[in-house]
Amino acid sequence: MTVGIRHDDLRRRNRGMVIAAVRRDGQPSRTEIAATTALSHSTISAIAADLIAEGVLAESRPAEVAALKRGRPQVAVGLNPEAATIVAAVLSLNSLSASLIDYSGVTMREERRKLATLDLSREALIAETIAVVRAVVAGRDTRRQPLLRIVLAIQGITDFAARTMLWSPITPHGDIAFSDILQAEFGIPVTVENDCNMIAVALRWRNPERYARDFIAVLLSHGIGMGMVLRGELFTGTQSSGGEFGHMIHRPDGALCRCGRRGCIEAYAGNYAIWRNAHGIREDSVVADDISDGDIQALADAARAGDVAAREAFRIAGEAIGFGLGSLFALIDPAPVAIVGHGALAFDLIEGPMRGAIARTAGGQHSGAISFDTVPDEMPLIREGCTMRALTFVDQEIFASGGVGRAGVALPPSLA
Amino acid sequence: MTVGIRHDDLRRRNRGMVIAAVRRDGQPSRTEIAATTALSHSTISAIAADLIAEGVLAESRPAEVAALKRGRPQVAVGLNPEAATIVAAVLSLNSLSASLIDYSGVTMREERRKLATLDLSREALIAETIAVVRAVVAGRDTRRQPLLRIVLAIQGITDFAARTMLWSPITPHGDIAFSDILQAEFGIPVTVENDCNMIAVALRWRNPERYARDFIAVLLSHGIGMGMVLRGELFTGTQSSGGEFGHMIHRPDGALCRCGRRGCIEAYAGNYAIWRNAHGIREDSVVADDISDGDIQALADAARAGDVAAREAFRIAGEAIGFGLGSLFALIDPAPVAIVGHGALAFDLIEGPMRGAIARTAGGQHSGAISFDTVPDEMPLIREGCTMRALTFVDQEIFASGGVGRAGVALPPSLA
DNA sequence: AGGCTTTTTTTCGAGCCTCGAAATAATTAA
DNA sequence: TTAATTATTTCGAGGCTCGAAAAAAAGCCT
Repeated sequence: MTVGIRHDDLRRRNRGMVIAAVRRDGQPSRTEIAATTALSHSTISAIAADLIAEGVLAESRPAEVAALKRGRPQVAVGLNPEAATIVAAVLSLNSLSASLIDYSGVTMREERRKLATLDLSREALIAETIAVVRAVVAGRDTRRQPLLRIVLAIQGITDFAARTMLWSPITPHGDIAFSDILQAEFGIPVTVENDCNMIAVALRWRNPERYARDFIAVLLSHGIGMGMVLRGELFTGTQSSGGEFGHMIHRPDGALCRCGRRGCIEAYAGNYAIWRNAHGIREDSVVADDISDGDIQALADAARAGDVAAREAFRIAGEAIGFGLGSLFALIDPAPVAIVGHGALAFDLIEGPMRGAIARTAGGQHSGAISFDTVPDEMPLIREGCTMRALTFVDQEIFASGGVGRAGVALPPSLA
Repeated sequence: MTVGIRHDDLRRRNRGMVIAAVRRDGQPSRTEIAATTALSHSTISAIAADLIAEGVLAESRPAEVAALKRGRPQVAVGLNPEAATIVAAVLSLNSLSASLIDYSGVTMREERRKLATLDLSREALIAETIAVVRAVVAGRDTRRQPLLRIVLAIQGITDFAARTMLWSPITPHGDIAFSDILQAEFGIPVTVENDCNMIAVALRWRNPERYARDFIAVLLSHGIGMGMVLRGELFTGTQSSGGEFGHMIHRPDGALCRCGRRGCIEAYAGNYAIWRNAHGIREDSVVADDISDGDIQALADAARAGDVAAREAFRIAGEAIGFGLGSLFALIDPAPVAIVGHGALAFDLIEGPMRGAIARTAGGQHSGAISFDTVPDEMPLIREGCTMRALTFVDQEIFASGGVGRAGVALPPSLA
């Protein structure tokens, strides 16, 4: 069943730990790495020497602000930007973008395109995706900075192996094996990730203090998404990307949801639901798919100006989210929550009813203590999450194994 | 942050792996252990020799049915029953029991007591618990079979460290630090675990095929409990024993729950709720705490005989559980479910409405494929779960480290 | 300026651990 | 009785981490 630890695993893991420490801390000295990993100085010295010889890390003696301390100054090691490149691509409603990122995490080039995703054929959507990646990787020096990984974030559901987009609201076509398609095209490993999961990943890199072992990111947009980190690990479903918070049931057999079922949280708190309620449209009618962020912004302004119907629509949305979080908290205990996406701009209208609902649930015993953070613009987070996802893959799955490559030469992707 | 792997960890982990393989497989040969752990024969040989010398394992050459194969016969190794003992104790409504178990998992002695837990003072409850453990460990040969671990299962909520019973329906007293109390009394490590979590642990040992990486155990009794295994690990809350499925919200601001809040699943599917609905009592009235399993049995019989109100009460219960599972499945994807406890005897009345509700949720896309199992008597499961919890602790936290003890002498508990 | 102190990093030998190959052990088949 | 077969142990090689000592690279002090 569970597999024993072999002798060579040990080195691999400790190399991975060193790389992770450098990526986290930026420019740590060997001594600092030894402290954070609890490995001995000798071991760190040996591993660091190997990694530098392989071109993964590089010494950077920028003297810094120059520590005015007594003894031999620490010499900082950092990630060698030229060790690799990765592509972080994001496919969302009517928009497709890709970024080429170097190994240290710096964006080298970026491509963004508007396209009518809902109207595109399956083939056209795939072709556009390939094209935008091709555009961003074109013309770089393939010898010195090999492309080692592509991560594509999508709105919607992926399979557990992160290889196939099972379903997405941005296109009528499902079961698109982006992973295999891009892999065939570019010859390197590719994963397809849920956008909310990438948001969670990014939040942790941005603010590891607040978003540490357990937290939740809720994306309020046309639909409702969620990314969760529990026990320090991204929590996904057992067979899919999971975390379909928006489709937990708020009111059994209640309002009609975009997914065709009834009573989902999204059917009360998604943009279209808020619009439907604010305009007094029946709960069981289908609403056009093109309620824009601007429409919601206008509704929020109306609500703030005293429009009763609009105010009530946001109240209903807040309550739905609150009861949903309360049910979730009953299972996993309360955790910090980030409200991400355009909906965060109406958080002032939502927060009260939401906290009120949470307080009426089992998870709400300390509802006053649950802290919410808002990040209105989700796209940078999604890009960052993809970037870190791809880079840590390279760190752990390629460079941690190391060994085979000559000095300065990255491993062929086939080893990944 | 994350800590590097040292050289000695390696041995400890591989020893743990060998012990685990023996506990799982019963009487494997060294060759079989090598196969399941993917370690080399030499390594297994060395580790097995150590463990046998330490008295943890023992060769058992019972010839068995004697394999009629050609070469040298395999020699089976098994757990040495005399390596240790543990106590598995269960505190539930009006009942307290403790079992003394040897290292191979065989029950040596058992004590069961009836007591009116709701009426006992905090001190009396603690005293009774200590007494029942003392009774069961009394008079054994402490030299040869050291007592290394006590696990106490309770109905209710514990803290994350499994040291304190935070709240329980069986007593008005909360925040009882059973762990510290028993530890002070018996001088060995003690944990306090939620009963439903122990049920989940036990199910996995009983049927590892069906209850493998991901599954759910729902306890239907006076209240509604849940134990969940995700990714092969018991899933608990981040700060408590978690999994308070019964207090997810079924209908916002709905029926009055025993917890004082409104609309919890339990307020529709707990014994008291079924009784309340069957008797046409208002949803917001408090029901006596002493609805017995017999009362529910009688209601179930009435429902089967055509009593409309009773039938409707079970329908409501099934629907509440179904929507709850559906919401849960939206987050984690469907998984096998075991319905445990007396309520399983009315599963025929519950199943239809429950499946109907699940089918109307996002998790229900394949609701027909979700399989349910029923186990009416939960007590044996809880005992088994505690037992395995305690034994695997001894396996991994005490014997896997090994080393210090002389041959045949178990380690002192202080090392735990 | 030159020696001294302090701190960081590298070097070196010791001690474990796992592995593969070879040796040994315990049976059955012929 | 011998050969064949399978299981287990033994043995030497190769890796890895560790602690201690050495080397390196400063600042401090007279």
